[in-house]
Amino acid sequence: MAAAEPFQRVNRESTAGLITRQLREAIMYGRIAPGAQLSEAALAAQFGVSRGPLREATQRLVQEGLVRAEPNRGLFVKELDAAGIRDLYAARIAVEAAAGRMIIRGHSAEAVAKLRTAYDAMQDAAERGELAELSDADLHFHEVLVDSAGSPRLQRMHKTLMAETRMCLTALQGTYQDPEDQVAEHRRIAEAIAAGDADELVEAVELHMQEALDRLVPG
Amino acid sequence: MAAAEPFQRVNRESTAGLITRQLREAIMYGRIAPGAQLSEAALAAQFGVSRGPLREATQRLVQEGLVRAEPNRGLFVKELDAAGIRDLYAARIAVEAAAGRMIIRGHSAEAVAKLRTAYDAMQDAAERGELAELSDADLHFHEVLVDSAGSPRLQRMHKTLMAETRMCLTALQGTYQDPEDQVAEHRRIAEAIAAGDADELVEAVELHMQEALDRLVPG
DNA sequence: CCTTGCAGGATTGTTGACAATCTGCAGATG
DNA sequence: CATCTGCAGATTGTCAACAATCCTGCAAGG
Repeated sequence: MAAAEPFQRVNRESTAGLITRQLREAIMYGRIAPGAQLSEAALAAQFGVSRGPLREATQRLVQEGLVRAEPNRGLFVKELDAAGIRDLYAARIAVEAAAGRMIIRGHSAEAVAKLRTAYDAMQDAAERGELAELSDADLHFHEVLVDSAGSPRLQRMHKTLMAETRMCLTALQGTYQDPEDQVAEHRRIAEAIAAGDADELVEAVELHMQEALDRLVPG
Repeated sequence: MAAAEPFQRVNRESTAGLITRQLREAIMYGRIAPGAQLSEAALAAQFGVSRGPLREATQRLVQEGLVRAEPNRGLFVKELDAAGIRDLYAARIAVEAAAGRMIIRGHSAEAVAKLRTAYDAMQDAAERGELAELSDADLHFHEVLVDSAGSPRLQRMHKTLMAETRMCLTALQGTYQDPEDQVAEHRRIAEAIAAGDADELVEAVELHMQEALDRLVPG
């Protein structure tokens, strides 16, 4: 037997998995408009597969909540109204605050380092005025936050929430007045974790989400 | 047109939906053993449907995390090891604590009343020594807690978590030394919400989950 | 004794066709 | 002219058969 593992397991993703990922991305980045109908036949033709695997892919998206299925009517890309967005961010507060608490409990220096790297990347993008890059770095920060908690279930929940978040963000790229504020909010979260201050963490997360909400929904 | 609506909308749930529900229940209550393989052909025959809808149903369960799919191998009921159970309860803390906080913020008297009703039902079952009923009332309490928060996303997450919790509980029915303790823990959660004390709430939820964990995983 | 190659059997993955259902429009009817 | 009825078109829901893949056991060779 080889001591190390020089070869990684051959990863043949299922057809449905591939399609799911492509569709999810298309929805996330707004290439398919919210409210648009997804025709199984048309999509199957585009992907060059039969309706079976395609159906499997769409069903996954339905359960993720990105697509709404009306029986015998069709599939529609979900639209987010104000209430939906508020709920989305409430759920993100729940998941991300919990992730932060778990990191604090674990006293993981590695996690703190990763978070600092993540907001350094944001800072860098902000200073260079690369708003698209900053937006990606922003999402990446939150991904790192939840991944570092090491909870598969929180991760899975968060993945779905981030897809929806990306949907919102597409409509709203760069509405921060000052990119520095954006970076600062994330730094506060990371440093609260570094300091092991759970209360401060929760407050920082809630403030961050509230800021985002205020930009997204006027009311 | 009729002024009132004497007929309720005919609810034709999709075949896949029906099968999903039945399978989920079978897994939740341990009628299908953890680790057991699910044969598509055999199940399709049992349900009297073709493999198409059945496949759709199993895929949903896969995404819920109750079933694990190995490509070209088959479907297996997920087994929960100690780490999995710990993660499950960590996720429940995240969701339920967040739900409680949301209720506190909303100052909903109705939610508090419902929670009190829920633990009264537990108390009742406990006094009569009906352990199975007590277990159901226990789960119901947590369901009420999250439903009262009025967050569709938290609700969806929680539903999955509760299915897994039920799986654990099947193996562990009635390991509370004193049913009164079980009731008391829930009462503490409800009253923390009633009092609007977020910190006390979080502590109560964490303690409750820790108690459950201690019973489930010896380590 | 251990490794390698090969059928056998079983399971999943995929496909194209068929049936059921819904929507919208044209035409009939009062 | 307004309203209802029936038909056409399109879409999803379902099915049974085919193809590809994987595991198991056994035998041959080093």
